[in-house]
This record gives sequence, C-alpha cells and structure tokens, in this order.
Amino acid sequence: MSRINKIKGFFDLFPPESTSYMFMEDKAREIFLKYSYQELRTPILEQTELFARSIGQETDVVQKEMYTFPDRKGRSLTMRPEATAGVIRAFIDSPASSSGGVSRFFTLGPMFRYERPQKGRARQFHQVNAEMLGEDSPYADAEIISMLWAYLQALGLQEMTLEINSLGCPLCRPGFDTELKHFLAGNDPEVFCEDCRRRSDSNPLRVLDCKASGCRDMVAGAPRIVDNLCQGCKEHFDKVLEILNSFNIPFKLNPFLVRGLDYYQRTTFEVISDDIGSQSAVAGGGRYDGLVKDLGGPEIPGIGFACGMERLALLLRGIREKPLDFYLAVLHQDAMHKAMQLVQRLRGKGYHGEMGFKIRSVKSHLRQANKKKVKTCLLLGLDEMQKNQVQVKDMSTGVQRAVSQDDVEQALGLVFQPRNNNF
RNA sequence: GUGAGUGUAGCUCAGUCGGCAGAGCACCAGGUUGUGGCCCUGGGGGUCGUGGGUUCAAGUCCCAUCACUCACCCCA
Repeated sequence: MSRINKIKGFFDLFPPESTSYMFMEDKAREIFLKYSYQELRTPILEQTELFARSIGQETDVVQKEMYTFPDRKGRSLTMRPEATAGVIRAFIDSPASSSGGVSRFFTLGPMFRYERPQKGRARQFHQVNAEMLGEDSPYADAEIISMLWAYLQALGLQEMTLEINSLGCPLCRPGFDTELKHFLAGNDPEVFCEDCRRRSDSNPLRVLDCKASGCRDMVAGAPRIVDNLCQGCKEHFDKVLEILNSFNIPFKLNPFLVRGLDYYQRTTFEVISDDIGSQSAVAGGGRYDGLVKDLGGPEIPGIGFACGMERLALLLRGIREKPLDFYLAVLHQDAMHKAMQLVQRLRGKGYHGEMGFKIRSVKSHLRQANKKKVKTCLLLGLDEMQKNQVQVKDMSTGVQRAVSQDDVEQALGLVFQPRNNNF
C-alpha cells in the first residue's frame, strides 16, 4: 500500500523534541501560577467572524493565512490563528466579564496559519499565551512583561532582546496617522516598495515596520509615535518603562515596532533572538483596551502576550529526558510473570522502568539496558527464581549483587532515590 | 503568493568522463555454559523520490511531477 504523507507544515513531535515541549509547558504552569494566572482552554475552531473582527480585516493573517472552511451546514469556521480572540470570546461568555475585578488567564496549545513553512515557522505551531483583563494600570503592563521575562529566564534562555514601543490610543493615534501620511506623501513614491506604496495611505503605521531597504532609509527620518503621544499615553508609557527599569528588566525602545494585529494600542513589545533563523520574534504582545468591547462585551481593558514554542525549542539546549531507573531482563519464560509483578511493584514505589518481553541472552539484555542508558539492570532467570532472588546490577559501576525479591526496592534505594520529574 | 537549493541504506552523506550500488554511524549475531560499554569478526538491509525521454548502457544527461529545506513576505 502507498503511504500517506503528513500535511505540509504539520509536524510529529517525537522525543527528544517532545521532551522540550513538556519542559516548556511545565515551566509555563509553574511560573504563571505564581503570578495568579489560571489555565484556560478554548476551542481550536471558532466562527470566522471572531478573527476577522478582532485581528483586523486588512491584516495578512486574516486576508491570506487562515484555515477557513464551511461546516456541514455552511457556516464559516476558522482554525484559530492566534489565542487572544478566543480567550476574549470565552471571557465575554463567562460570569467573570460582568463581575468586575481583574481576570488573569494563560493558555497553551496549537495555532494554525496557512503560510509557507521555513525555519521557525510551521502551519501548525504552538504558543504559550497570557492575558490580563480588567486593568489598565501601567503596573499591569509591567507585571505581564516581567512574567514573560521570568518565564524565559526559567527556561534558561540568554541573549534575548526585549523591544518595546507605544502605539498610542484612539485619542492620539488618528492625529499621528495624519501626520505620518503627510510625511510619507512628501517622499518620492519611487523609494517605497510596492506594498508600502499601497500602505502609505491605508495603514501608514505598517510602513514603519517595513524591512525593504528603501523604506527603511526613508522611515529613519519619519515622525515617531512616541513623540506624538497624548498626555495619558505618554504618562502610561513612561511609567511602564520606569517600572521595568526598577526591576532590572533590560529593554530597547523601538519606535518602529508595529505589531501585525490591528487590535493593539498603547504598550506593544516583542522579544527577539538572533539565533533562530530569519523568524526572529520569539514572543510578542501588547495592550488591547478596545478589543473586549469590539467583540460585543463590556468596556474592559486588556493586555497579553504570545510566545512561540517552536522558536523557543530552537533555543533550548540540553533538555534531555532523565534515564530510566531500571530495566528488568527476563532470562527464562518461567520468570516472566514474576518479572511483571516486580516491575509493577517498583513503579508503584515511584521508580521508572521497563522490562524486556523477549527471552534473550544476558549479553543481549545488557546491551539493551546499556543502550537505553538505564541506571540499573535487574536480571531474573531460573537460578534467581529458585532462590527467590533478583540480580541487581548498577550500570555505571558494574557492581552486581543478588537480593531477595522482597527487597528489590530497598536495593534500588541504596543506589539512588526515585525521581520526581521528567528532566 | 514569489525565488533558490536538495532528494542514493534507519541516520549523515560519497558516487569522477554515462560502464557491477558505496562508506561512516546505527541495528542484529558471534568472539564467554548467564554479564553491557572499548575492541575484533561476520550479517541483514536499496523502487538511487516518482513518471517519461536520450543511449548498447542512466544514480549520473534531458523533460515533467511530487516531497522536503531555506529565503522573501508575514509573524510567534
């Protein structure tokens, strides 16, 4: 029979890579729970309009990157291309949205975008997300950024840059857009790339983020949002930076940092690494104070970030599964049942291990055990069965001794303690 | 959506001017009557991505096609 290919841009995660993902997920839960963020799991499939309305009709994500299709009754559904919209929708549906106070959520899981795969970019990819709803204080911005930073530190990642900017709010942004349009219109259209010629009128802010060399040179002299913020936005931004400074979180102001999702306003940020190919953004986020209302909820402010696990995985080093505690080698069919009983008992005591189901030579079993890098090899054959014993061999020292079958866990305990996590 | 590159053993790859399909690693067995790693000997493994063409002869040249990779774009 012919084989069936997996879908382009979709990947199977085998060990040791899957171990890195367990590690990233465990650390996310460990850190985020300390900050009082609770795990929220939302559906992968949502009504298409949810994303069209929140992310923005004009964005690349909505225009050409979504997995959108009709269900059996003809309703348009979309596989989530990002997490925030679904979290907000769920939040609006929940009692939390009308009971006041601050809600903190994190989510883990797959996202889907129809793009050409390359290093650090897949069609199904995984994100760690966090969102805080109901608080517009600059301290909220600082909290969530510092939590992201703490998470990256906890993963042991170095050499990353936090870039930050403010996009203004509905009070100051329109004025700035107008000023920016005037500036762009004053330049020779020839210096723009094709995209920016179009954008310079429809979405001038995006031109600031263009990587084309012509646009870049031209933009260097453009007016900056940070110089044109209204009083409220300026105070907010200054306060965020002040708090980050006081907590020794290093950041770089990037006046050209513009996120690709339309719902951001005020604080936006990205974490960049030079070490993961051309897709350099490891994490990104920002404030979205108008979004809950735009999605039919009350006027509640919010801020959040997304962190790309595929990109983190490229940076993780030395995450390896711990070796198994034991491997039990069965040397005769008559010892098989007893062997399984022993193995089950050891697992009940917290030891991790397996048994070989094939009757093979001691040499062959030990080669297996050695290859699996287990700490100890237990041998059970006819001799041991007659004496009610098991041979316990420490694989690092080669020391071996016979112990009573009743005392195996005690014997293992003399060599090492049962482990309590997977890394 | 655009561009470039790569497809040969489980993995990494070599294969000259078109002339018998190769290496290293991995795997299995033996070197010890029931003892791993190092070493030695032997062994199993191939639709040379697929289809067509040129030729006495194609892994090698030509065409098509599929897959993968990287980059643009965009983003995490």
